[in-house]
Amino acid sequence: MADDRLGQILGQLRSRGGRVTAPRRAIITALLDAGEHVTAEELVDAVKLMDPEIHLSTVYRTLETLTDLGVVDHVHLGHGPAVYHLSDDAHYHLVCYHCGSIIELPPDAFDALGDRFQRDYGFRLDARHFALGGHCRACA
Amino acid sequence: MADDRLGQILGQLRSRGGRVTAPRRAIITALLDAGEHVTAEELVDAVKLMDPEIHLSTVYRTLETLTDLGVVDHVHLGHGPAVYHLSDDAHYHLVCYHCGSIIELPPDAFDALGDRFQRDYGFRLDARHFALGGHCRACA
DNA sequence: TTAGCTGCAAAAGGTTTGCAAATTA
DNA sequence: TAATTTGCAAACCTTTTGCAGCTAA
Repeated sequence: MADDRLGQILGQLRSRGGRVTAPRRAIITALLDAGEHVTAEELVDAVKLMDPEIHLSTVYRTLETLTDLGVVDHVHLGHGPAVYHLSDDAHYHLVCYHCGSIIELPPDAFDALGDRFQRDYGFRLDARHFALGGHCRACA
Repeated sequence: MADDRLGQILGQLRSRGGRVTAPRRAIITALLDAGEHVTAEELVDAVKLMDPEIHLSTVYRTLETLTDLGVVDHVHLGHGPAVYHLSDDAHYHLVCYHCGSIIELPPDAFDALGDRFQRDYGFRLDARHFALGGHCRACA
């Protein structure tokens, strides 16, 4: 089934006139294997186990292409590097300013607030791209 | 009254064993004059009109000192540089991913959500440090 | 006097870009 | 063949840091 997903993504790539290359195959595979948030750096490390030639800039470029394709998204959890994940795994993030721990929120966590912003400001909230900060139970 | 505020901040600085210097005076004045969000870059430009010698790194260091003092806060509105403002002007931000326009929210905007996160996860939300993204009316 | 600041230059960290060579379709 | 990707090196942008000299208290 991971293979299905891989084939499906490669198909999307081709149908846009993109090429299927060894680096891209490796990067998408690593992304599917990771199963959760990974930084570009972590991804290149994983990918280098399959092919040590693959360069970080190729990872960034592929990630960008996959983002355009709507297959990948990235989230800013804080001051450090962005983390990437497959778009079908949509969720929100709470990050502790003190210890950095992350709480994942269900997709409906902002429905009420989103409705209110829509009504009050005509603003369509999408709080997925930046995490929300605060202090977790242990650090409160 | 801006002078009052300046004197008050300088007093806080001194009471911590800090020194009152010409660069600091200029930076705080510029911050008070700005009245709203400014980047470190914008701040150094404003400050250089008073004293062209003042260096960007001094601005960053002063901003850090004032943050420790609880006088200044900074917010990340998106991918660019952080913006700084006086702490007594507390509010939240909605940023349009498309056009970058900013909506300022009143200090109680997240009360309900914060209570819910507190209850459900023991997480004390503080959504001031990173803006929330979405699409404004014009870009929806 | 002396702890604390400053300017400057350099580095750090994450990401992007120019380019010529390699590869896909 | 023609268009797309790649690796590499270098640039980019914001912020931080090391250091020697300067200055406020």
